[in-house]
Amino acid sequence: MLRLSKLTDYATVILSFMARDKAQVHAAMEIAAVTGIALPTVSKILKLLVNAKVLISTRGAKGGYVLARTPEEISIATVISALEGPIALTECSISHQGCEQASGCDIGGNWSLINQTIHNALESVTLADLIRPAAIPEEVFVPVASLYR
Amino acid sequence: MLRLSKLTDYATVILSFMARDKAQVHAAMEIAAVTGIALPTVSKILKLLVNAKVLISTRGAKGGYVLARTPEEISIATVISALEGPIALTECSISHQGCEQASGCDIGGNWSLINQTIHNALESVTLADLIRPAAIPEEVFVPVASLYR
DNA sequence: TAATTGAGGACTATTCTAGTCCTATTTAAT
DNA sequence: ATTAAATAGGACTAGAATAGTCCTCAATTA
Repeated sequence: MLRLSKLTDYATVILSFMARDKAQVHAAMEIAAVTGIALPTVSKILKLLVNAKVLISTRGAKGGYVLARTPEEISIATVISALEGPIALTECSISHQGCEQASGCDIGGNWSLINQTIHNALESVTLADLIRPAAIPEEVFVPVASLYR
Repeated sequence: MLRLSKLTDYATVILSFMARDKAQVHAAMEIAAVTGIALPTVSKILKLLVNAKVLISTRGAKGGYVLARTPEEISIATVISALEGPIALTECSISHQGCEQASGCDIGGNWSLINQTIHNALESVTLADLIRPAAIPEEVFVPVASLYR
């Protein structure tokens, strides 16, 4: 199903909440209470987002987390790779180590193009887009095939 | 990592092989030998592809599998959903059942747009594209953000 | 009728994910 | 200084999903 992990899903919920109330420091406990996600899980996600420099943390009493950038500057691609590592559909696309398919694996080049296409799609959607009221899906235009001439 | 399952990966290898030699019937055993993938696994994949009407099978001696359509008419999206079910990044995108996130889950609408974008990207790439020599990734153009106005 | 090949489904083992918890570190307030 | 409130980092467990195998039945050809 080409699915995103549950943690990534949670991350978007958390970030959406923070984006609506930016420039304010939120403690993990507060976020857990608001979103309904269990505290340890929230903690784990927040730590990953700090490592990816999506959030900035402050320790100690009155500490907490803030967005490192504006919602417009945080892409969905960034969030996904923070939680799940590099965005790539196949192992091959990351490293060609251990690709033991004797024949048939000349397809690497084109896969990487597909990967890049999807990456670009996710890169072009930001947190700001997510918290906006739902857009009407219309005129979705992705001319990938044309690239192959 | 937004990853595709290994089986899907195998499927593209198998289909690539068959596409290079279309209109010819290939037995599962032959495909296993050529691709280096274990026979039971190959079998499993071929069955799924038949169910999805990507392949046509013939039973009995001299039986085997052929592509149901030309490589140009078989999209990557079709292959992926044959192996992994509907293409969607989040559970929510498929059914809104059991979405228990109290607040913060107004984001459904925009997620579905992202899903559709990715779906379109995968729909526009065909098997024929995959077996072509690698394209130079350049001028990949996916204007998603613009959709949000 | 025998040999070959796919259909269908059950089953197992392994890997991955989700989720929890513990200890150390940092900061603020008293 | 000391205590309380937070995050950092990592280890650990349980459960779910995936990969992979195997067995029996059905169909076709020679």
